[in-house]
Amino acid sequence: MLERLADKYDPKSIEAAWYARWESEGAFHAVPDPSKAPFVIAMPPPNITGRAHMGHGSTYTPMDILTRMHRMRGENAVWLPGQDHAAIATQNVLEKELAKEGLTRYDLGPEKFRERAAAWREKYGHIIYEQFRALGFGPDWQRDRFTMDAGLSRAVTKVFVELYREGLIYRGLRLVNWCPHCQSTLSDSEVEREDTDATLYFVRYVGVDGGDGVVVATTRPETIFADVAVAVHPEDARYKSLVGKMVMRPLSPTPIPVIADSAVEREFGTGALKITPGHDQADAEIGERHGLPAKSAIGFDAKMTADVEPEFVGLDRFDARRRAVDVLRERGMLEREEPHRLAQGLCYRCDTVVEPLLSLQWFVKMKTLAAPALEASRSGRLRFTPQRYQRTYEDWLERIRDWCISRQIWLGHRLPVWTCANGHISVAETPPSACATCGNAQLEQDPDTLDTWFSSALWPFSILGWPDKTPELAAWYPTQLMITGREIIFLWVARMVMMGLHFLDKEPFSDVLITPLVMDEQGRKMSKSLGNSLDPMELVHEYGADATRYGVVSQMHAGQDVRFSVARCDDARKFGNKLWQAVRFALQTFPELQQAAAMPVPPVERWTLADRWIMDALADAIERVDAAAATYDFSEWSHVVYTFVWNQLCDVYIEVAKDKEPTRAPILAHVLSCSLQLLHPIMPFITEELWQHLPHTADRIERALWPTQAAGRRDTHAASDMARLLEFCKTVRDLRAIPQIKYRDLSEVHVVGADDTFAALVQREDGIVRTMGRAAAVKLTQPGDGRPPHALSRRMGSAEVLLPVDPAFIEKERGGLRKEIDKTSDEIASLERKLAATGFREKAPPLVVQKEEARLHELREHLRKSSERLDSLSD
RNA sequence: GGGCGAAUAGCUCAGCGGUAGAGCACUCGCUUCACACGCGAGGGGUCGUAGGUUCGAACCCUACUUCGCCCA
Repeated sequence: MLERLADKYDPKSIEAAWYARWESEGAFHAVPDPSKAPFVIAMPPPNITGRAHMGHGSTYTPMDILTRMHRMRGENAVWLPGQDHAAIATQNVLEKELAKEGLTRYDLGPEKFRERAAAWREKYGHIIYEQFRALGFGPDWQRDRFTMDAGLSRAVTKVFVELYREGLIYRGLRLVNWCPHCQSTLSDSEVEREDTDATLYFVRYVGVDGGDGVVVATTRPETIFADVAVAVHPEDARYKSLVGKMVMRPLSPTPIPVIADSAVEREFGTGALKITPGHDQADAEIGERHGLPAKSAIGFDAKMTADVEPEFVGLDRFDARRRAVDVLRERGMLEREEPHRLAQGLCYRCDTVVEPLLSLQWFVKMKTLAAPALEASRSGRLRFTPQRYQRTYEDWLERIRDWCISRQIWLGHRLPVWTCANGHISVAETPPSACATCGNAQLEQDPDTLDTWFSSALWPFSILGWPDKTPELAAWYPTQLMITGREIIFLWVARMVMMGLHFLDKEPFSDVLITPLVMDEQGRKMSKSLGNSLDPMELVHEYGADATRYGVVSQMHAGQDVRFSVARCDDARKFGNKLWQAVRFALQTFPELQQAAAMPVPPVERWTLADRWIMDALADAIERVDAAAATYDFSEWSHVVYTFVWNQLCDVYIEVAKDKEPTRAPILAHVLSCSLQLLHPIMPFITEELWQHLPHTADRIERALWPTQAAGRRDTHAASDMARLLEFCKTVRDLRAIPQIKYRDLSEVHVVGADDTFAALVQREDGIVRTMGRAAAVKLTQPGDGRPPHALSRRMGSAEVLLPVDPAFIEKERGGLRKEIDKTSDEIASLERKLAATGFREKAPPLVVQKEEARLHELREHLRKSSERLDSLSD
């Protein structure tokens, strides 16, 4: 037996209990079932170091909502969870911990460090999962995966080896993005750009022939040591005569050539560019075209190498910059300096300024893999919502560059690469016993690890057991939907598509939903440095998980970024209470509902107008929720349920149901139950709790089938009759507000000139008129009949509604009428202008002309009657 | 520098060719037996600016301004 429903809605008292029950019942667990349509979402694996933030709110809540809804539709719905080892992030966290003990990772060595990482994960790795539970997220926890698991690691190794054998993975000496803090390479996608204030230095490179030479603008004078040329645009008249000549490098003075290359921007600086292929990507490309060598002046420790002037050796790169400026100035080579905005490259994990460095690394050849991924979206097999992100995705794939995948991080998947004593390389899925080239048995595994995103790229199939042919892989690959943020379209989405197509011949999902960015209320991105981040756990604590979810989702308008307003969560909690009170009303007013057995809806013939109306409104709400869900319009979904429950069910039907007609109890229970179902995916806890208190057959709300439109009933007749009746009641309430008549007092109301159907409606539905309009004894009269001596009036279509009042209020009536007359006159004038405008009658659709004319007629009539009435009051 | 998006009531946003809407905030009134986390009534907008298309523009087109995001 259930306890009596509490007086007020209190999220804390229900949420944790329901979550525990669902999880222990296996409510989120699914097994492959060929008899049902699959609905599968692979969860973007949060980092083990991660904590829930608003991004999870906006991205994971929709996943949970859609999974729950598809399960309610009877599909084999499953949300597959897992975590990412997030090598760089985890390493940074651990290093910070070590620093507190006065240690570095080098004090431990790779083995001990990895042990420590495993222990750390054991202790803290699942905090984010607990946060997900608090938010009500229901993935299939029994299928939790971790990127470093044996199975997933096997997939990683297999993919590496196969791509290597196909020639799609290679090792090469190339300029890479180096993070001196992480002591590792980064892929292009892992470098973040940030506009920074910098200085542009104008430095003279004098001619070897004793001429003036050329002035070069640079932000990085410390790299002059590694300059190999000066480049100008081939059509730049200023420098034509210099091309082919030699100029003197102003630091470590050496003659270097002036070359011509069309990649040089003539407008930038002086139009002459120093070429440093060892420390700049664009320079590296120019250098390659001209067969120039690449020199390094900065090492992996971000300090100057031995290859510079003696006083610079070993200096930090930023100290070296300051010193270089001084030295150039002393030598008279610094012409001037200018402030300059620079898009500086920063490590996306630690914000250190990235140093482009020459290094021997492993790369994936991307062009071959990108082509099918591009075709997938061009052919429409892969769809983006909002659609505009399709172009973002395609543009990137078109301009794609090779992917540097080797990292010098200690955590992560080791490269399946072994080097023998003779320097030969062997690549194999299992550790080889001898070198593949020379048979040498002294093999050492490459110390490098793989980019975390390499394993993430395999996620949609590695979590299903690939390369084994598991039932899960057969049933659940491809998945249906990927939901993620736009910042990882390149880092992740595109790479999953490439890998999925290459290894399984199918896109890993057909739909990609890009969720909005959640900003603060002033429209600023939430960031640690601004301190404007919101903690979803605090929202859960304050408003409950249901209200937090509703608050987030109700602000997610299609394709629009969100300025998150915490007040929406409070609104959502109030909405929860409203729903709670509605159910409480039903149970109190109709004790027969307190039995748990289902209660059938009575046959249509017995329905009253209000019954027919609410069932029509329900059918409409169901249709609109379905449409919203199909287009991922979560704000619309939440809004539809809100207005239906509040404005139709509570404001009207419940008021009417106070008459306790025999159809009320079963219909109220039915409509409430359907409302709970429509809301369940968004607010799972409160809806489950209330469901239990109402008559029900399914033991859990999620096991009752999702309401189809047949759960309501279309009835346009009832809808329009009810609309007219409610308008009448509203008119009466307006009038009653003027003399501030007490709610409990019923009013006598006159209706002058009502047409027959309206008159019949008002008489037949006197119960609704009484509850909604607080009117009794409605007197229907014709224009010729006598009027009450003192009355307030309102027009309602062709009829006039009169409320007899104390003469003291007649002055208010006069004022009201004058205002009304002014307003109507203005409207008439503008309508007349419209109808008289050239071409309107000829070119506008006849229906529109007709409508406007009818309206004009009605307005004139309205004006005439109002004026008459004012006259009659004026004596 | 290139691309994308936004600008509508005090705030957050719907509306996207035919009489400007919601929630919150604000004003007035209300213990009305589900709910004061509430009920009833109200005030408030030349729909960023300037042009254009159209019988008709918040809505379509062009330019501009401001803000945001992504890429280089």
